[in-house]
Amino acid sequence: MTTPSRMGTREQILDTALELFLAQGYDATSLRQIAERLQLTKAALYYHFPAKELLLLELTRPLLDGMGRLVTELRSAEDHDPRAVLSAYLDLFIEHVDIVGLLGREPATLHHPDVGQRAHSLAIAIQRQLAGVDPQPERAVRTACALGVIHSAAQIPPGMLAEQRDIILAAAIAALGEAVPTQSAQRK
Amino acid sequence: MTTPSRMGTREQILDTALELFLAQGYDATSLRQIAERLQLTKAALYYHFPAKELLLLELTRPLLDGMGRLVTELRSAEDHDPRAVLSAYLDLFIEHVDIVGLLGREPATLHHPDVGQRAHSLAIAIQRQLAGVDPQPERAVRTACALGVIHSAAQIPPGMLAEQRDIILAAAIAALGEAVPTQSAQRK
DNA sequence: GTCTATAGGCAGATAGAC
DNA sequence: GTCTATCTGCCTATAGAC
Repeated sequence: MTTPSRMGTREQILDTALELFLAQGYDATSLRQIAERLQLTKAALYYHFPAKELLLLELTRPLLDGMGRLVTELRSAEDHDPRAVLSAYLDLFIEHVDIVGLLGREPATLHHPDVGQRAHSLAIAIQRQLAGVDPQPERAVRTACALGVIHSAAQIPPGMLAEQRDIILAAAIAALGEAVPTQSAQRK
Repeated sequence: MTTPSRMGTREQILDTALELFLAQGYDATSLRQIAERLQLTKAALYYHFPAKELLLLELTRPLLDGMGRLVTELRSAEDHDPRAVLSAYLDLFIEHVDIVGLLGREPATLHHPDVGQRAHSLAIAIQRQLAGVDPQPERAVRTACALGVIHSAAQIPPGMLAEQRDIILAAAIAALGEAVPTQSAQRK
């Protein structure tokens, strides 16, 4: 058994749903498959989640809430040190790697107003905090590149993520480029 | 009309199929939708492509062939300058941005042996050329980061890609890190 | 809370006329 | 080359018994 039955049924469902969504995609995964893995019936699933869509909403909420909090914090803070922003974003990203993978890969996900649309506007907000308002084209591109570095963390085996975090952050900052003026000896 | 009827029917089909796959995903796109857009019937589609899967094969072939050529070239060449490899990969990537987006986002695509599996082994081969055999963990991670920068090109509006190419390449090289020993005054 | 049974729809695919 | 008509199957979802 991949999922021992010591978790609540609801959590088990979310767990294997995520697993299957990541492996096959949202559309390609049927409720029957999820039910079979858990030795439940489709109807039992519907008891916990009245619609397939709700699985997506529940799965993505923690990440989206995290992004929302990050944006709020960034807005209230005066300082806009790009490195701090990248660092916070990277940590959030690492915390929810699997969900990020789901969001990034699933077009179905991306078009749902409560998920994809929200994710998109949050991502834009973070990008703005990084690039500043009305940035030069080069600055905008390099910002996108830095975020690309962070997103590449999804390719790295989850087990190694924690120990490689600082390297990824360094690479992201390097991709951002010359924006780093002075304090090169800053540690942690 | 998005697709004027001056292309061959087959090309029109591939064209709108790609458009819809990118917008909604492969699974979520039905043959009926594709047929309706072109004012054809499902059966007409089946005349040109005897299976839905074949649309995927045809769409991804140009990119995969390009990657295959790149790997062959890299293998036969003695020099392994990371910047040259990144540059070649970036150009290939830009040439086929849309297909890369499809490949990257579609889990359905990724599991087809003639597509996803081939793409995966080709990507690994390129990564090996960049990182070298049996690289240090840091080197491996930074290589992944540099490729992440290139992949982030998919986020940039296609119209601006050509003029921003050099910036993206510079960011990728920066993400790779210290591998660049001396010439720091290189411009353009 | 979990089940059986079933509705109802739309998918991919085929046969054969024109 | 493109059509009409049709088959078959699986999907999401519901109603109601236990």
